[in-house]
Amino acid sequence: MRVTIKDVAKAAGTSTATVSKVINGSHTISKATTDRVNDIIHELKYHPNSQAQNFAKRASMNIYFLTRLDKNIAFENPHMFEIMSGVQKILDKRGYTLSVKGVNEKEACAVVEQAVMQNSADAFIVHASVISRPLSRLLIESESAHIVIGYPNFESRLCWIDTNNHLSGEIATKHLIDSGFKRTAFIGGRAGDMISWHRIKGYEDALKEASISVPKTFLKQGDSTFHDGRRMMLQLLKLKNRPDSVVCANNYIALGAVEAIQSQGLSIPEDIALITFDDYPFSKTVEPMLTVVNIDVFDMGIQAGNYVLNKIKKPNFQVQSYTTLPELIVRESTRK
Amino acid sequence: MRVTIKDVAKAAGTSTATVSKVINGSHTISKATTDRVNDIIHELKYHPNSQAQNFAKRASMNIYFLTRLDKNIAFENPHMFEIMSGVQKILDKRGYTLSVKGVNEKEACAVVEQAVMQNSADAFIVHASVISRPLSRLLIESESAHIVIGYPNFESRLCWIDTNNHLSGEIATKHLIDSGFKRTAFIGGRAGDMISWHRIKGYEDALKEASISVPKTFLKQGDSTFHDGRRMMLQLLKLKNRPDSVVCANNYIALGAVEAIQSQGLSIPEDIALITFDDYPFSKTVEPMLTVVNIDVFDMGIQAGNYVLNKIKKPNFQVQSYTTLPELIVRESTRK
DNA sequence: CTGAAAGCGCTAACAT
DNA sequence: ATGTTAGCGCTTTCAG
Repeated sequence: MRVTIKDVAKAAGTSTATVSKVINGSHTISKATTDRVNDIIHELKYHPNSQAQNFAKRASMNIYFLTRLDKNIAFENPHMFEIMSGVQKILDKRGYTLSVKGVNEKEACAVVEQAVMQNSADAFIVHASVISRPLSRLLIESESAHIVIGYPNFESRLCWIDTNNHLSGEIATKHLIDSGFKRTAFIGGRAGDMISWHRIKGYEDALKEASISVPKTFLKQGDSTFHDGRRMMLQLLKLKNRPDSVVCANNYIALGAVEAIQSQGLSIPEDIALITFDDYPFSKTVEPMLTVVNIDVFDMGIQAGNYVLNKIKKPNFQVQSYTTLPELIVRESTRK
Repeated sequence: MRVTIKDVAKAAGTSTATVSKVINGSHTISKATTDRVNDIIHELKYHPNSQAQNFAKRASMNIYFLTRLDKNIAFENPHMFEIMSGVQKILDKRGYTLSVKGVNEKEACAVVEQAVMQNSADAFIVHASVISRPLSRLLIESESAHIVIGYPNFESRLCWIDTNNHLSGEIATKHLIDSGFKRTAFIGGRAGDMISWHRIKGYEDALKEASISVPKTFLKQGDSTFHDGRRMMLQLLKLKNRPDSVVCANNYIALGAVEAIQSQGLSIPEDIALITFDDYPFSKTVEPMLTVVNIDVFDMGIQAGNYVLNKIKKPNFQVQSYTTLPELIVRESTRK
């Protein structure tokens, strides 16, 4: 076997207890022995076995990240992985390991239950797509440190973090207004699309606040696809008194809208300005480059990680919700 | 504390050794006691503490996934996460945990070294972006089960898995040829882009094999951007004897090319057919929908996971390289 | 300030 | 077929 704490103790002429204390930075050990032990540790290239450490301490230094991990998810939901990356970054900094578990709602419960019983995880980061009432109960009753990524769609005492799409909608619209546009339209997703819905509400509130009123026909809703985005944009362009700017609820719609505008020989932003959400790499490859209201999801992951680590140390530290602020990235598509 | 093996032993009137054997499915225990013990286990809701199990067995049931995890990576490299998802799926099936480590080349070495010393990982899955000679040496000398995702750009005895871009290029080109196109062009990335380079070679070989020769001007190379894709496509269209079909080395270029073709009032595939690689969701949102030569990266992850698990069991099972086959997804853009 | 010793929960010879 | 017992490598009282 590798060099163990015993070897170090023997070589240093101390007990293993002393070595252990040195490793863990106890203040009850004299500088002299501390130095001696540390020298030996270096000399012997001793690395404490963290498995044994954790076992003895009844800790795991391990945090579970529960999410759906089905085929194509990386393409459909890169945000989730971006958050994961942010989380990993700060966990790593503090010596924690991130274990990724691909689960559905039901499996999530089983995994958490198991992990709680054998404390193989010090905390849980749960993507909203796998949260459920039973899991909520489990997390709360076991008093597990946790954070849900995304607002759970039911009442609970869970701690969660989410983006503020309403605010994003407001910021996008306000930017257009501030840039001097007076007739702003919105192309959104279908009724069930909550993200789009919140952005629409933000759009409406921003208009209201600026005392701007636009025709009801300026609000379009359809599928979140290139095709439907184009279709809806074309409808807007056919209006007798067409908009001078448009907010697109997402990238797919925006791409279609751009195409529609250019197909009519109009140009962005001269004839019509366009803004959308989320800074996908594609946003930068489109011509003109799109102004965007972005959420820094990596940073959101960092926040989630920090929260959960904090919670492990001080379990009574109680916060229920976080919200990450959107940021406006101005590019050509709204530059008058 | 939770219910332990001792509680079960006591309740069942056996020794802990017997319980342990039952848990691990030993065949030396009578059906009678096996049943009795299992009943007690259920009754007491006993869950073996896997930390203790692993510690005693000197195993970890843990596999590290080493990769860069910098900001924006989920948007820039969704493939990596798709592979990770595939890996996770099969590891989970076999009771292994996937621990994700965001590292650079140097950190990767440190992490592996540490993990080897305290066997906190039974295997390593290493993304090519963090592989290095020192890490290669480490992996080989410590005889660690491992697989590298992507072909390492240096000679080694590492085991790796990669896609075959040469073959992809051939398949794409052959599809065009088989569809009756005779004048196929290629728009690729710059010289340093190895992925593009292999695809170009595949294109050339497919033409050669079909005894088709095209003008040298049919091969364009530039930046992998919408902008440059469009620029190069426009050049192709200006040729006195323009191509009837084009292979685009990647999605960014393809998007620009589509735009260029349509801006000239030409249509796809009637005037010019177009094929590209990798089935991003965006590929389906473009009009017309793009025919694509795809790599099933999720499946690639599954293969990588299977290999590595296999390797853990039989360390002498020696395979050095895997290659995942591309698949052709025919859509409108090449349908004559 | 340091050390002895009793675990942490489970496994794995080795006996019986 | 089952039990005894000695660890796995480290931490943590509790004495000294």
